[in-house]
Formats: sequence, structure tokens, C-alpha cells
Amino acid sequence: MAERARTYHHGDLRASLVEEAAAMISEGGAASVTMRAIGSRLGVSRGAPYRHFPDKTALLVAVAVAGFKRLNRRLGSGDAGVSSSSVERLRRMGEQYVRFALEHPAHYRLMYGKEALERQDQPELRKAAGALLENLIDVIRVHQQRGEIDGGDPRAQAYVAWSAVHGLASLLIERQIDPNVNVDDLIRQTTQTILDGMRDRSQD
Amino acid sequence: MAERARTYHHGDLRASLVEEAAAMISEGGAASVTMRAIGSRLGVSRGAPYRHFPDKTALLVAVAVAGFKRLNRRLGSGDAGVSSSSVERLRRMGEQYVRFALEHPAHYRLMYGKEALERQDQPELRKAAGALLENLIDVIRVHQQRGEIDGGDPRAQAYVAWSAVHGLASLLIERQIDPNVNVDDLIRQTTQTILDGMRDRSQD
DNA sequence: GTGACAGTGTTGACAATGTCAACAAGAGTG
DNA sequence: CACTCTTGTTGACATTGTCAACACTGTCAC
Repeated sequence: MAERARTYHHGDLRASLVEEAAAMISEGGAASVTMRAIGSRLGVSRGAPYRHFPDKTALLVAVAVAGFKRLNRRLGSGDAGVSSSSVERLRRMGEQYVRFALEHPAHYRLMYGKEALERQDQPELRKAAGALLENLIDVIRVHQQRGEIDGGDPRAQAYVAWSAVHGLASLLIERQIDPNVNVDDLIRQTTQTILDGMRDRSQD
Repeated sequence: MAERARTYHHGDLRASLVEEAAAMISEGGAASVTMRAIGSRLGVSRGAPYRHFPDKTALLVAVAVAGFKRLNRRLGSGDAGVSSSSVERLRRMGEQYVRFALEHPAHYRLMYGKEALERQDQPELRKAAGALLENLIDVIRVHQQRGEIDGGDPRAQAYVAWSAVHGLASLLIERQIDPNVNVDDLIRQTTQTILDGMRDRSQD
């Protein structure tokens, strides 16, 4: 019945902590994650997590990093299928980005909310988010080479596109957007507007 | 020496609480605001705030609402000066929006961070944010009538524009953007891209 | 004026929480 | 088996939000 190589009391507590914390965040928001509760759910005491993370912040950072990796994987997955012409690839990335946020709102909030993680800059987190940016830049470069979008600094364009989808995701999550509005349409219009704006540098 | 009509012990504690909480947020982030600390700074006890706000969340909501009003005022203030042609007005709004966030990062975070305020939906907060949206819609309508931007649903366009500036502000505040990037340029490029995208519906 | 009354502020207490120090138990090594 | 490192447990403490009981202050009818 041993799950894996349960080398010790719990087996692989560190990974379990991250996993369980993510689950708790999805269920009851980041505020519901307490060291005692998470220990209890895993059958260990409140002090056990401190053998794997120096403090609660470190644990939450690990959860946030895992979220970025998951998001990154998802954005990259649409790669194989549609390499059609037009900027379909970029649009799909934007759409998947927002969908991820809507499916995991509390987790997404944690990923960007330095508020909960406020302290030093977390290099791991920065790195995970940086990987996302690099992927976006790569895709933008491809589209540039195809002449589908304007040929400016791809990094700056990536920031603009990221801002748009992150902003939309954030506003949706925080319920700042009228629930009567069709979300799919809004996502589509947002990505379309950005893409149009990145193409139309005709008279500037 | 009496400041105002100090009708009672403190005079106008409710307003002072909101003001002081905002100051503390600017100084040390939202986490530094504790009922005890804020009371201490105002020379009252830890229990005093509970005569004016049912709990800490309610106080923070009041602070957030004040932030929205302040932001709204700032966005509207550029109104008189430049009513020049082109979409300069909208661009300036976007720029002022992001600047406000950069100048008051912790306050801005609180305004959008339901995390700290998580509980019921806060109607006051929603209302304050709604006023911001309505102003934006109005400006968009003006530009539409001038034929400067596309004639779609102004509400949807407002959401797109709001998403872009909010996303940019958020990424900047959370230090997700390379500090070597010129912020002014990035703000300008973001607003420009959105405006271009709202104009170019030629081949769609 | 004076006494009731409501508004405002204070204090004691409590539960929840993050965290640390001291202790203990499993796991690997000689 | 003895030793030691890793991992987990427990007791304790400070901080914090919050409530209940109490106290002070101004107001107002009489």
C-alpha cells in the first residue's frame, strides 16, 4: 500500500505540502491555508512543515512557482496543433492564459499577489514568471518574421500583450466586470484588439 | 488649537482612521495595518475603531473606496486642458492611471486585491470602481463620435482598455517587468497599441 | 440644574496563528 | 549495536482580531 518510496515517516512531505496547499487554496482561498490546517490534512503536526520550508511564505512561494509552471505548460501545449497562418497562435495563448486564471482564481492571485508573499524579492518566483515571458517573446518573434505583426522590440510587445491578458484575468477574477458580459467575447475582443494594435503601425 | 469641531474625545475618529490607515499602507504595506497600531498612532485604544467599523475589513474597504475616488478625480482632472484632436485624451487617462498605481502601489493593490477584503462582495467598492468604468465609457463615446476609434460597444472597449492599463500597472507594481525597461516608453506603447487596435477594424 | 440616555472610548479576555526551542523517533553507517 | 543526521512532535510565546463589560462625555427633556 506504500504509495511511493516512503523513505520516512511521511514519505515525501515536501511535495505533499505544496500539493495540498494548492488544493486548499483552490478550495478556500489563500487565507484558508494555515500551517496547522495543512499539517492536519496531511496527518502531521503543525511543526512538520518547518523542516521543509523556513516559513509559511516560502511554502506559498513554492505553490506560486508550481502555478507558473503549470500555466506555462498549458500555454505551450497548444503549440503542436495549430500552427496555422495568421496570428492564431498568439490569440490562443491569450485565451488559454485567461482561462487558466478563471479556472484557478485563488492560485492565480497568489502567483501575482506579492501582498501575501511580501518580503524579499523571491528569485524563484521571478524566474518562473520570466520563463513565461520568454516563451511569449519567442512566439512574438515568429509572428514578426512572418510579417504578421509589427517589427518593434519583441520584449516590449510581449509586455503589452501580457499586460492585456493579465489585466483582463485580474479584473474578471476580482469581479470588476459586469457578469452579464459574455466572457468569451470579451477575451476574444481583447486579444484581437492587441493583435490589431501590434499590426497597425502604418501611420505612426 | 482645536483643529475642528472636536465634538468628543477624538473629534472625527472615523475620518482619521481612514486617513491614517491609508498612510500606514503607503509606508509599510497593507500588512502593517493592525487595529492596535492604527489606534496607537491616533492616540486611541485598540477597541476604538470598532465604534466606527464593524471589523478590519470594513475599514480597509473604506480605504480602498477612498483610493478609487482619488484615482477617479485624477483621471478626470486632465479633462479641461487638452481637448485636442486625436485620441490624446484617452492616452492621457491611461498614462495617469498607471502613474497613480506607481505612486501608490500598496494602496492600488488594496483597491483591487479582494484577497485582503475577501468576504462578501463589497457593494461600495464595486460602486467606486463602477464610477471609474463609467467615466472611461463616456470618454470612449466621445472619441467614437469623433470617428477616432471604432464604433463597437463602448462598454466592451472600455473593459479592454481598462484591462491593458490595469495589467500594466499590476505587472509594474509586482516587479514583473525588467527594471531596465523605460517605464514611460512602455506606458506609451501600451496605450498606443490599444488605441491603434481600437481604430483598426478595417479587415475584420 | 439634573438625571436619563446614546455615542464613544477603554480594558480584560479569548481564540487563532506563525514560529521557535527542546525533545524524540526513524534511517543510514561504521 | 552505537552514532548521527534527518524528520516529526510538543510546549510555549508573541501578535492579532474581536467581543463583552465597563466608563466617560455630551445632549436633552424636565
